[in-house]
Formats: sequence, structure tokens, C-alpha cells
Amino acid sequence: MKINSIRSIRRTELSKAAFEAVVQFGLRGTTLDRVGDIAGVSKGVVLHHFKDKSNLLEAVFRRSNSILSESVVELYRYAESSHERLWCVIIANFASVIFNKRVCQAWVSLISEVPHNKQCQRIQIACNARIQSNLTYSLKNFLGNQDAKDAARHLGTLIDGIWVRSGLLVDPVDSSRAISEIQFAVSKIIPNGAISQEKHIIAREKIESIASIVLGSRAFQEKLLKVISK
Amino acid sequence: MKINSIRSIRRTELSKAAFEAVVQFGLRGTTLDRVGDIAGVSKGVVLHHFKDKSNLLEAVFRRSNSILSESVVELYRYAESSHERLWCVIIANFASVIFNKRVCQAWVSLISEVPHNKQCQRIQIACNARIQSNLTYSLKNFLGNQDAKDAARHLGTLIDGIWVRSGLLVDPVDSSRAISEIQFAVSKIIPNGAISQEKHIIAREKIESIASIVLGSRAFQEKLLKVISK
DNA sequence: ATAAAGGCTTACCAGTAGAAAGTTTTTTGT
DNA sequence: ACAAAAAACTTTCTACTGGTAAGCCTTTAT
Repeated sequence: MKINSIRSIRRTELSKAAFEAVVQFGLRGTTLDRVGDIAGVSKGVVLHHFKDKSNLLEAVFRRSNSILSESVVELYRYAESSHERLWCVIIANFASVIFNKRVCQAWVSLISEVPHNKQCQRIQIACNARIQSNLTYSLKNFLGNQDAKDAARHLGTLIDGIWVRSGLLVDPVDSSRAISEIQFAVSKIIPNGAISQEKHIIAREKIESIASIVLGSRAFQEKLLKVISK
Repeated sequence: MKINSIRSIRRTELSKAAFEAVVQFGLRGTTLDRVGDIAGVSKGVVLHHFKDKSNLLEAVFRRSNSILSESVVELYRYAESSHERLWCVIIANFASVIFNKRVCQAWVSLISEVPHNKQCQRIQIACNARIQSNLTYSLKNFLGNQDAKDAARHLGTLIDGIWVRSGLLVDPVDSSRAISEIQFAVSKIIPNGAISQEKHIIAREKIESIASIVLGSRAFQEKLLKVISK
């Protein structure tokens, strides 16, 4: 880690710069020169640290997904019941540090790299599988095995749908609106008998308030950096 | 129309070629040269008919969305009840002529153009609004006004989610699986009392079988061409 | 028949990805 | 402490890309 430190620092800086370029100029407008400009180095440096543009974009993609995964892990530490664990996964996906216009639009731009990039596919599949398994695990407390799986798949797809729409449509991205859309789905999926709505809302609100503090904190950001620069 | 016919024919040919390029090489691999090659003309022709690359991609985007909208309209002609009308919208989105790996991946590639292209945004918004209003209209037969709106939004988002996942993940795209995911959502959304599951399944199957015949037919394809080349 | 217009090609320019070779700085072995 | 090796960075070069502009050829209108 000591040996690679400069390299990994540069890789982190450059993928941040690349992300910024995607935010500002879209995927088609993101050139190596611009990425270099934003990072304050020459284009050559970019290609010195990443073998090519696909490799760079892949790093950006991995970065965004890591932030998401780590957020779930972090929130899990504070969860004390299965409802709370369920809401950890959901809130992590829609906490405003993560879920906002810039990021959603960048994500929509980035995913166009996936179909023709095996590595990105791998990342996406892993990330999806993890979210789904987290959801399934929590849902098994309220539903039978097969129902829990179906419901987890359903919620996962819905999360992707909300992300895509937030990136595509012009209306402002709104965390609480996104969450209440999920709440709508959850309330339909989990039969009223299994668990009272109130308990769910309490769990959601607890995790939501933890998320707004924890995910935005300096400590968490620094923790992330270590994970991300791998 | 006679005067412009060559122009509109070329525009259709070229957007088909561009679509094919996106399918084969992804958005980043889609160059004007390649589009020209596929269409069997020089790059200059492409720019003669489209003012720039954005304009071309926009046409491709409009084309795909038109096919979707027109499919809904076409299926509507055969619907005889509100259940059937509800399923028209859904089945049109997942009929195998439209919903397959090539198209899903191309769609995922194409939408990265949306955040930085006002015209594409306009198209996307219009298309979404139409689907949503169709869904809302049908759902009002089973739910109250506000519930119908929420449910329509939910289903619309879910449809987008399924599309995105089908384009992103490697597992094969499967119409019937997609439809059964929607069926899952519909069965949760519409209270059992309002309408029996059986009636729904019958409606779905009727529209599904009509779709497999009608949407793939020569007549429909020709009808589409007229609409698409505008 | 000839002028006008639209369809198409070619030649060109300013970027753009990426390879390669060269230079500086840092790390490491002794 | 210092030379050798490795890594960080720069510069240069090439093939290709999007986009412009000038020009040629075919069709149509008069």
C-alpha cells in the first residue's frame, strides 16, 4: 500500500476528475484532455495511470458503486431490527449525499458503457446481487422464502427505475419523494398482518436521520477513500 | 411529401444504420463513418441529412420511442375491457419484437445522450407522460383517483427498471419473465376485491397473443414506417 | 435547353484516443 | 551515501473523428 500510494492517490484523483467531466459534459463530451484539465495534469498522465479510456470509465463506475455499497454497510451498523435493516438498503440508495441530479445524470451517462465493457458488467452484476441479497435477507422476516426473493427483485428493479428516471427527466430529484415511492411498494408487498405500517415508518425515519448524519460526515468520507482507491 | 421522399427515406435508413451501429459498437464506438458504412454511403451523406451527430442520435431515440408508442396505440384497437387496456400498455413494452437484448442494450447506450440533449429530454418526457396517462386511465377502473396515479407512476418506473436491468445485466432477456414481474406488481397493487386475478390473467393472455401476431406483422411494420419517418 | 435545387462526394481542419519514446523524480539495494 | 532501477510524468507522433465547405452529378421546373 505504501508503494502504490501515489499511484492509487492519482487513480482516485483522476477518477474523481473523470466523474466531474461526465457530470459537466456528458459521456460524449468527456475527453482525456478535459479530464486532465480538471485534475490539473496533462492528458499523458491520465493514460499513464489508466491503460485506456474504457479503463478510466470503469474506475469511475466502480467508484460510484463502491460508495453505494459502503453506505449500506455503514448504515447496517446502526440497524437494530429487521425493519431497520430493510430500510438501510433503501435509504442508502436515496440519501441526498448520493442521490442527486448530478449523480443521477452521471450514472445514466455512465451505464451506456456497461453493455460493451465486460468489467463494468461484472461490477454492475456484483452490486445488484449484493443489494438483492441484502433485501432478501431482511424481507425473509416478513415473507416466505420465495415471496421474499420476488419482492427483493421487485424492489431492486424499482430502485434502478427511480434512478434512471431521475437522471432522464428534468424534474428536480427529491430524496423524500423517491423514498415514499419505495414506501408505496413496501406497503403493498408486505401484508398488513405481518407488520404494522407504523413500525415501518419508525424504522425508516430512524435510518433516514442516521443516514443524513453518518453518510455526510467527514469520518465516513475518509473511510470511503481508503476503500475506493483499493 | 413526394419532394422530400428521398430525404425522409434516407433519414429512416440512416437512423436504422445508426441504431445498428449502437447495437454493435456501443455509443462510444458509433462513429459517423461506421454509420455510413452500414448504410452503404459515405460519411458526408450522414451529415447532409442530419445536422450533426446529436441530431442523428436524437432521430434514433425518437424512432425507438415511436415504435413503442405506436405499438400501444395498435394494441388498443383490440382491447375490449379496462383490464385489457391496462395490459396493452404493459405488453407493448415487453413484446419480444421490441423487448430483446439488442434493443435493451441499445436503449441503455442511447439514454446517456438524454441528460445533455434538450430534444431527447423532450421526447423522453412525452413518452413517459403518455405511458403514465394510459396506465392511470386504465387503473382508475380499479382504484381511486390518487391511488391510480400513484400506481401508474409505480408501474411506469418499474417498466423502466426492467428495461435498464435487461440492458445492463448479462442474463438473457425474457419477455414472459418481465411480464410476470409486472404481474407480481399488479397483483399487489390492485386489491383482490376489486377484480379477480383470473380475469387479469385472461386479459393479459389475450393481449399477449394479439401482440405476438400484430406487432410482428408486415402490415404493422409498414404502418410504423410512415409514422416514424415523419 | 437551361437554370435551380437537392443528393452526394471529396478535401480539408481542428480536435481526440492512444502509442512510444524521452525526461525527471522517487525508491531501493548495497 | 550513492548508483541502479523503477515509477511518475511530459512530449511527440499517428491514425481516426466530428464537422465544414466547395464542388459535381442527377432530377425537376420552366
